Amino acid sequence: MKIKKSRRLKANNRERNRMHHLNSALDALREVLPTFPEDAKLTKIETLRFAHNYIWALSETLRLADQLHGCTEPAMLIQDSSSPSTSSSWSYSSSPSSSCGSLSPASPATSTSDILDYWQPADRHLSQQHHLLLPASMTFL
DNA sequence: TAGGCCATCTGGTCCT
DNA sequence: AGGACCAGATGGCCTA
Repeated sequence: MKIKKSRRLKANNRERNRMHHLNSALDALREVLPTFPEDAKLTKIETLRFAHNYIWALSETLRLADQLHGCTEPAMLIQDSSSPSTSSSWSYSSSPSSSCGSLSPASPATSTSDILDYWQPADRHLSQQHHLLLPASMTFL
């Protein structure tokens, strides 16, 4: 019985450490995600969903950069968090006078319906728009 | 006060 | 056998 208990306590310790490592990784992920306000702390689920979306936005920007070849306007992908995260909630923004404004990004959504759900606007911290602003140097690689 | 988020404990399962 | 991983249960804290 005593052995069983000490084994359980050891297991508890390992589990605690494992979760701490998981949380550290989540914190590291939070640090590289742009939030507004900057000190707003995303919950775990928000962090994962936003990271998923953010990665999509970055890769989408690279794709647009390829299409735009030669365009010199800065590019900005904007997510309107006041609406569900479907393709219509994302827009590609650039100067009105530019020919770069006519393209629309593909949706981050795939065939699975749960992926349509990455970003829930009910969020406490990020009530307005999230601007994923990419520097021109990066946009036109 | 209800609901959301979180940390921790726990037992089960899988892997080495 | 022991460790890693996972999911359910529980209780504390915070906010609307």
